[in-house]
Amino acid sequence: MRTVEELSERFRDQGLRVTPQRQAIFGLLQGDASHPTVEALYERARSAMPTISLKTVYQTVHDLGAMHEVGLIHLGTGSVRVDPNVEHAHHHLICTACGRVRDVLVDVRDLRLAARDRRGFRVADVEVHFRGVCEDCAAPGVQTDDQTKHKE
Amino acid sequence: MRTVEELSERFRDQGLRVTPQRQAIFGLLQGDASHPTVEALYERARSAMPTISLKTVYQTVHDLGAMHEVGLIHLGTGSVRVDPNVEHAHHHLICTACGRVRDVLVDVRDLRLAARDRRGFRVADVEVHFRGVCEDCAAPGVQTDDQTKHKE
DNA sequence: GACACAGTTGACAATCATTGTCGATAAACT
DNA sequence: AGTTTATCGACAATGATTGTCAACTGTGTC
Repeated sequence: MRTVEELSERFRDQGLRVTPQRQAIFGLLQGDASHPTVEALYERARSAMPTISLKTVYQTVHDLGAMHEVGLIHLGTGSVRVDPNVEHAHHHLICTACGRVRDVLVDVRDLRLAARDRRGFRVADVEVHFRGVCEDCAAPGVQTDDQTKHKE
Repeated sequence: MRTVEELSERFRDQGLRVTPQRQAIFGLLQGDASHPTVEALYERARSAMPTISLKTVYQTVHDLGAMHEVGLIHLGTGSVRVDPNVEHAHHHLICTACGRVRDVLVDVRDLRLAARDRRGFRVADVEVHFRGVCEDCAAPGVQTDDQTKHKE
């Protein structure tokens, strides 16, 4: 994703103001591969800026999403997750035990639909979800921090 | 999906009782390729059985899901959708304009992950979402019934 | 056929993620 | 410096889904 400075620039260009809270969120998303929920982002933001409101985080994340500077992905985990990786096409591994999400590079070009199946449908985007159990959750006993425990 | 009789059988085998409302729901799902939400199913059920409760529909759908007689899919449309097609592996076309969902047969076997990417992750299931605009929504003017209008 | 108990209903409350409201304050850009 | 936009805080409200509880009904069983 773009740097804090670049994002600030883009916000100004859109007529949006660059506030410390927005910049804080920009900063938190730098190099974050954890696909945090908005709540998780909010918690992290509060460490640095205790008065920031959840509302503000939602709004900023939406703004970023609207300008395609982050992806807002629904993975069936109940809440939207923020994906700062927009420059490289990729897909997701989802651990059904701990809820963690990881990026994977998958070549999707051979996933062409039969014309028979397409029937006039104009495909804009292909999304692949790999569901399963991650290494940590498969290992017996050795439990790591499971941020978003959930069953399915 | 299985017939009403077969499903009734399976319910009894699991120690679950076969009630008229459950059978009504079984019947509604027969050959239903619309991927209805629970609400939509509820509405249809009420036509035939006006006193059925939403709670009952949720419960029955869950029971069916737990025994893998239907799929419960999250497509980022806000609500769970019921997919009666469990015998044939397939994937989904999702119209971002009207929310309709269609099945497509896609060969996913070549979607193998690089061992480097897998890193001990045990993949149990692969899900492919094709997002785009369906024929009806692409056609100008000619609007069909859009059950679940939504923006993204 | 009788019975125990699972299932259903209805009327609500409660949850979770998310969005809206509103008035007051602060601070970013021109 | 002033206009306008963001933020805060404290809530209320939404929509999907689940829980509760008490009363009633009907299913599977003996």
